[in-house]
Amino acid sequence: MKAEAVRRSSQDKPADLVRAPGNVAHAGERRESKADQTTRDRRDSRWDEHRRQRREQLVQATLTAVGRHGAGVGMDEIAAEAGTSKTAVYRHFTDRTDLYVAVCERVAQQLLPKLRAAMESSHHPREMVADAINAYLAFLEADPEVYRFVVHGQNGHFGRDADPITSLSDLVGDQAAALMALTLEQAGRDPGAAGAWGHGVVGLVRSAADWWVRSERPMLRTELAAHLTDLAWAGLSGVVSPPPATSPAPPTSPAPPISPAPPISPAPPTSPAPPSKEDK
Amino acid sequence: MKAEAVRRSSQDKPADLVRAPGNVAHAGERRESKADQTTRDRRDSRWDEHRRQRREQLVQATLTAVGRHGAGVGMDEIAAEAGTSKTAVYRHFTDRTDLYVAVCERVAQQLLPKLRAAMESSHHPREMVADAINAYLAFLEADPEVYRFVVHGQNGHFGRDADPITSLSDLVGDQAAALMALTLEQAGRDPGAAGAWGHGVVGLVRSAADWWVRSERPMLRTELAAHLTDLAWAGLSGVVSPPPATSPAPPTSPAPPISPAPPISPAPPTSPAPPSKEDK
DNA sequence: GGCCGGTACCGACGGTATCAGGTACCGTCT
DNA sequence: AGACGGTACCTGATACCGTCGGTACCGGCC
Repeated sequence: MKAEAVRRSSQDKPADLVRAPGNVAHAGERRESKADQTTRDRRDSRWDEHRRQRREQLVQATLTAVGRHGAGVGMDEIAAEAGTSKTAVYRHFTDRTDLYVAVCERVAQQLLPKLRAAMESSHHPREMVADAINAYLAFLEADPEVYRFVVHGQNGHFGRDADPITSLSDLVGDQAAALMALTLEQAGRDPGAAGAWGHGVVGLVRSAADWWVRSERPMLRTELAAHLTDLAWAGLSGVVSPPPATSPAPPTSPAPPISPAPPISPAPPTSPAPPSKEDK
Repeated sequence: MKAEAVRRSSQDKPADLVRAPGNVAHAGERRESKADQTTRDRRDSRWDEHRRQRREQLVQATLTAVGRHGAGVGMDEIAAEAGTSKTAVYRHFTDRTDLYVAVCERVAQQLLPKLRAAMESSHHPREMVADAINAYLAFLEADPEVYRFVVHGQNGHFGRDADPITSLSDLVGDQAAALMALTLEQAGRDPGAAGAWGHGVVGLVRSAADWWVRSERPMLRTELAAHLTDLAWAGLSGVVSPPPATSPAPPTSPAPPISPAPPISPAPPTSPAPPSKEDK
């Protein structure tokens, strides 16, 4: 693996992630001899602080660039925003994904404390959930472009094998899961569900928020937050529990309670040969 | 949006005629793009069926290609899979996104009936939720690559303005929302939350499923389904309700499983510690 | 020699242009 | 009526462009 700039992304994945067309075949030719910092002398370590700062600054520039050019920024634009050129960026980040991950971490560092603070503002668990949801939505509204970059990053050129992408949602989900595990444990219950629950709740809020934005905010943010809190807190049981009367869901074969667009191309291949017998 | 503006875009005929008013505003759905539809004769309409078939076939080829090359297929590979070349594909789909949407619709046509069938297999609402979740997970496991293509499609090069991408998640979410609205209405309650709830629940399952796959399936699918059902049905209230003892989530004292960085500002110039490295 | 940074470039990929055919429909001329 | 040319679509293929992520190679600083 590369020598120095890596340190972050590729260290936990043993296998180098190759892409479909083998273009980056030169794996080990770079001097790996000193890869281990056992050999590090002052000549090298002297730069540590500078490197850290530079990375940080580049992350900051990325955020700015996202604000200026939208969530689809290019590396050139990011570099330009940082007052330098792509090469410099690539010296500090192995690839776009690496940068992306760093940005996510940075944003998470801002967001998570807010979430935590919001939750600490109350002692009633339900209020805590409500506050956290509200904080999330506030973050979205504060800078939609950054939000899109960070949660809908079309990063990670995935090829067939798992994608090691660490998006913001993952990070937040991990937090939620950890918190949930802790809570469950404290309660003496099996924390096995913590992972699923944590990521599930985060996904709940995320998807609903995305939908909300996509459909041009059909309701007030506070309303959305309230609805989501209801759902996250009480679950779907609330949909049908109050009125035990009618059977709640499509009993047998109701007209599909669908949005107005099922008829896209329903017709299975049953048709007379059109013009030419087959298609040439 | 593009949906149907097929091939008619840049075609200029000499000796042309009343190009009528340019109302390219994509009315409802089905084909209308033909601006001068007044002139539509059999020479044109005769191909309609063929066009429909061809689109369908290309969608099918895309699915196959995704299976063969992974979720990151290129247009060339798709075309090759269909036994033709890119140009032919672009004759029927305005761009990659158009194809993507069509694929999503196709998959949704397979998935939604399954979901509906699963839900109809029981009368107890909670079981219905459980079955739907299970069906979703089954779909994921049946063909992970297609799943990834369809829910994590890095399609739609969005630029600053809204992207009308219709991913599979959206479609399923719409269904869920519609169903929920119907249920709420039947119960005489305000269906305002339906949208948020429908998309929220779908997002819940999706995110949890993604996490599950990403972390290499740390539990049985049935277990995951059970956990998700618990969460979706009863919500988070179940996490803390049983034991009324300690306040449930004090993120303060115990080493929060958090990334160790409270400082958000750019460069805390102190610690020589290289970038924090949590666990990941 | 370590590191930094820049220019110029590669290669992949989405998408287009332009070629060279092929076939059913239409209006018209005979 | 039938023949005929034009029309309105199809099909395939090759070659190409623009963009963008990523790299080779160079010079300069310690």
